[in-house]
Amino acid sequence: MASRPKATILDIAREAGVSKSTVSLVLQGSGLIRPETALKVRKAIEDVGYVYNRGAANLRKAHSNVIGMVINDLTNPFFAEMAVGMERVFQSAGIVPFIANTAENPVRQEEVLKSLMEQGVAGLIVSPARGTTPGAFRRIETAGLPIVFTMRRLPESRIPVIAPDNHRGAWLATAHLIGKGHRRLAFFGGSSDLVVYHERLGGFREACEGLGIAKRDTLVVEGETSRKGGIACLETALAMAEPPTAALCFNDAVAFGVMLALRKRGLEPGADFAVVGFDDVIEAQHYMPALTSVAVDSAGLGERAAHVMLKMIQSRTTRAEDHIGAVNLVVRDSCGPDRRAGMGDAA
Amino acid sequence: MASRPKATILDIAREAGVSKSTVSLVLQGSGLIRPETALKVRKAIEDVGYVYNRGAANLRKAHSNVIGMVINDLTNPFFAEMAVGMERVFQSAGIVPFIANTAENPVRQEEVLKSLMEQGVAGLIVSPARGTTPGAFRRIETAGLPIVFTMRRLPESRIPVIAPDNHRGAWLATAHLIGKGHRRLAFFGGSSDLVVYHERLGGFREACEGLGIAKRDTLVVEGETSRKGGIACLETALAMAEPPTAALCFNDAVAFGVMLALRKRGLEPGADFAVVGFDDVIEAQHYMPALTSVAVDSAGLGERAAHVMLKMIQSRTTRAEDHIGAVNLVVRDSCGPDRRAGMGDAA
DNA sequence: GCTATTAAATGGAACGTTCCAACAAATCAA
DNA sequence: TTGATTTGTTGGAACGTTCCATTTAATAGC
Repeated sequence: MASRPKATILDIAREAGVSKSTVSLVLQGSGLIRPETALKVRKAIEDVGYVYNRGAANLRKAHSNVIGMVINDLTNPFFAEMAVGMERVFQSAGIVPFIANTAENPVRQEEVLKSLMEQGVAGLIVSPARGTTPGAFRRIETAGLPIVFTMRRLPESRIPVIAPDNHRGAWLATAHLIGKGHRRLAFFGGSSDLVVYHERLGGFREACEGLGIAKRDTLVVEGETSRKGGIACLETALAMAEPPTAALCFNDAVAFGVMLALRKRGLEPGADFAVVGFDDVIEAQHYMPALTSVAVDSAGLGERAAHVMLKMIQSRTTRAEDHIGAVNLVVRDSCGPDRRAGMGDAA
Repeated sequence: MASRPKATILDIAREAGVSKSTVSLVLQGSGLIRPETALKVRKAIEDVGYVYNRGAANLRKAHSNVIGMVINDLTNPFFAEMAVGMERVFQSAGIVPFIANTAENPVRQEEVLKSLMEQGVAGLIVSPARGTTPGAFRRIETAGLPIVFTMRRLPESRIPVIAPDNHRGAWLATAHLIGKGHRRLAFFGGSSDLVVYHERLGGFREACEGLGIAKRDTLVVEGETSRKGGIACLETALAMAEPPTAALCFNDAVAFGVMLALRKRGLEPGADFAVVGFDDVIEAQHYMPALTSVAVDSAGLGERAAHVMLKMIQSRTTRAEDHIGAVNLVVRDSCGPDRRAGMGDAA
């Protein structure tokens, strides 16, 4: 029971009556060893309860078989889905991904990255925390460790990014709302220190402009990217003199918050106020009413990120191309036509 | 750019004009070093872009500062919440938790555990995958590594478990349904290869018996512990000659599925059929109608598990007491009275 | 029978840290 | 002055692997 001194390959060697080199070869599945010898060694390994020491091995070998996955918000189901996609790919490549959560805290992120590097990971897949300073990854870059960003990009970094087509997604969603006859539109949630925010907001603005909505008929309310943030956004919007009749939300969490707040005020999401989300998390289809949302294929993005990482590791490079994932609008029940508008179509 | 040979403490030593031992001392924050020397060394560390090699260090030091967290289903928000609770505790203890997902797959679990051990973790917090064989942890136990189970326990294992009071939770929920006048009750979801299942089902059965519901008026439908499973359970139940009027669900996911299926049949959850969930995930309060559920304080359980682990590591023991977390029923809108029953109270 | 060739196994030198015992220099006690 | 003590610093031996160069044993070619 009491933790006796750990067995090493020398213990195995003694037990099996061979040299440590032979044991090492067996451990690595080398074909140079006679099958009978290998069998004998494997038996000894079992007998002494040996645990391979990867730290010692990495001292000589170039790189390990673990990659780090740093996620800014594990409680967002979106990231969990993405993580699962990555794991599928890595598993079949014999790589074990270790996940660490930063809870959107740059200081925590720093610690986590440091720890992962010290552990000797072969690569890093990161969804950076909000407020990450541009220099946060310099150290890792100069160490020559492959990194890829997912979902979020940093202002002036040349690290490859795997992300959905935020601009187009927002454009599609906005066009859908305008097509339903809405003429006073809002963009809810998110904050301007995120690059993604500007991408999505950009799509929203471009659609409005291109489809004849005047800038004074659009409303932008920043807020937390959570249910709570959504609730706050709606309150702010409805307090205006001429409130909007529809909103594109930064993500589904915000959209859920908005729908909640509508209900609390006795308004019916969809009928009285149109809501579109972004991400299309699984919950979206199960809400009442089911949420219209921009599907980004989170698991697919995760897989893509994993593939890019594998390729970077194999080719020992630290560069790769960005990958912008296709999006598509999934129309459900959360946005009906503008009831206050005349029945005639566009202006 | 190209990954130049990694800097070691010897490089630092050369750069700073001291010995490697001095550098090592500085890295460990020893007070034995003259402040000016320490400063000089720290500057050199910065200059050469040094990354500490924990693998090499662990070769001499007894144990590392990382613990592994093995979770059976990362996409269940419940586990994400629990993980966040653990992280809070570990962070303040200077320990970095690495999370790995097994996706309810015992083979994957084996791989993940192996990898974590090879990495030299100081301890393991595990929520075992369904179908884990009793011997799966023997190796780890004989290695003298502290393990804690969360949420689930293995049939004949003496590994400490941190879990909610499943029996009492189920009892409370069932009593609530009976108090509302329901006389034909169902237990939905889960499967009998989980110990938790028997605990919860046991609470349900005991409440029924104790409060005068005949066994023939109860219905137990096993099923997946997901929305899909919940849908299937309800279909099965409503196909019976005398269907139940209320159900306790194995967890919230199942409950959401049941509510969904009710709606699809034009029945209103709460009014036409009472539903209680288990776990009280965040979504529960946001559903329509808001779900009555047994709150288990997931983050609290996570914190507790982390504390137990810390204590085990400190006292270098592999034993600890189980911890059964308090539960309480959160009554919301998903279970009204039995409309088919007479107005008179209990039999 | 002898040398080449192949197959199987091995010793020893790394790898980057920690930690102990030892040392040098300065301060103190006598 | 000598010896003891304190303060800062240092070399060297581990730690558990991998991998190269080498040895030994067995087989083939002539």
